[in-house]
Amino acid sequence: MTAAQISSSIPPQDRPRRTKRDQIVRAAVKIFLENGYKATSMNRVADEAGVIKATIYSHFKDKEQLFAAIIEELTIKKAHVNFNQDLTHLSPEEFIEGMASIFAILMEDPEYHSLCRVMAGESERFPELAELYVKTVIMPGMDMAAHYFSNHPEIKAKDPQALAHIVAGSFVSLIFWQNVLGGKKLRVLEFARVKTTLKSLILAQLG
Amino acid sequence: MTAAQISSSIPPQDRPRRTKRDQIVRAAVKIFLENGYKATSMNRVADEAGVIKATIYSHFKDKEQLFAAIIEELTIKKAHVNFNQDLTHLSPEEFIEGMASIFAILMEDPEYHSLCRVMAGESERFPELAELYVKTVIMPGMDMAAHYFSNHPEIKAKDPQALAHIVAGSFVSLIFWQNVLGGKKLRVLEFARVKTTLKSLILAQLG
DNA sequence: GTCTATAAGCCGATAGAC
DNA sequence: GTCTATCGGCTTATAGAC
Repeated sequence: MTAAQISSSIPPQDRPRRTKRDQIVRAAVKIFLENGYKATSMNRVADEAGVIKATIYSHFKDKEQLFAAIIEELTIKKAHVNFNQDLTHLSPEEFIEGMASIFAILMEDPEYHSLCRVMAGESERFPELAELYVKTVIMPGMDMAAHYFSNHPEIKAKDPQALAHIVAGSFVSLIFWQNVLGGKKLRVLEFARVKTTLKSLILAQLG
Repeated sequence: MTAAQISSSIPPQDRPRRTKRDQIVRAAVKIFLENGYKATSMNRVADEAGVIKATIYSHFKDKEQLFAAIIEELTIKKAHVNFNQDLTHLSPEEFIEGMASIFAILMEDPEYHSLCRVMAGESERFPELAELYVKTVIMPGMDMAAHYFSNHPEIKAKDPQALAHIVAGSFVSLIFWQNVLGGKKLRVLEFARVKTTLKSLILAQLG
């Protein structure tokens, strides 16, 4: 039965909008992000996707390859959030605001929080995925910020890379303990307070 | 066969030094930290501990309880690293050095890196363990630093909590992307560079 | 407490029909 | 590509002997 036939035989609101491969990918994203690698079963993915298990194996060699495909896709998607902004022409204050706005999006993105959990949890079993994350998300982000600090001598940054890490790391670690570990249930530390404090530290360096 | 009998029947260098319960705990720490919750099998723990599986179930109700016991023990152990130091009487520069020396230990502690991986990876399945970590490691550390900044008005910290987060978060996020995710294979960012840059940011606030 | 043996079920993956 | 049916292996957990 073709996709077109399926589409015409079921109610429109439940009609799959894409190919079976996409149904599998969407389901796998959901289940792997919720449960991690080992606790995800191919049966569960198949159920969620509305296909039979053998169909998954006709599109993906094995469970590892499916997992890698999912995580790679998500990593690259999250990297694009960072790169759709060019901040080099901004004033120091605007630059910190721009950096903050990127991380503010991630702070409110449960999919990103799940990705962090899985990325950390599986970084020994799948070191090549952790490397991809470092290469496509962390390093370009840090390079962008370090480049900004290098080209703005009024911020007397002796070590632009280290300063870039401190700015990004302050935001990332906030997301981590507040949202990834769920610490905001115990104590809230508002994003804006970190941003404001960071801004005053950096702007105090100005000539 | 009693523990004493075992001790006298095997070579001294391989002689178990503690009770079977301790053998199980030691083995479980190793295997759970290496593989996470779901990928750890009770058979594997039993083999590593040198006991039979039923022995584990005579000491621990089930796999979840064993895992929780292991992670709780490790969390409390890591918290003690932080609390064996009192930094309140130090100068601002000495204080940053003191904070840095705590995180420098964790930066070189593979067991801590594994705990981070498991803690993040299992924080949805075992939210109570993540809460324990936040409560016993993160919050006391932040409170200690915030208390210092509050009591040292020469550091013009309008928001001591946020500043405490930035200092600790800069170190933690460094450990995370360099050692937990393995990013140092791709690019090294030395601990000392972050410490020095952080110090210059904070000390610039003085007087 | 510790052992042998095994229950009962789910796992990833595939063979073969269509 | 998609389905039915199933294989062999590994899982957590326990019953019963000692």
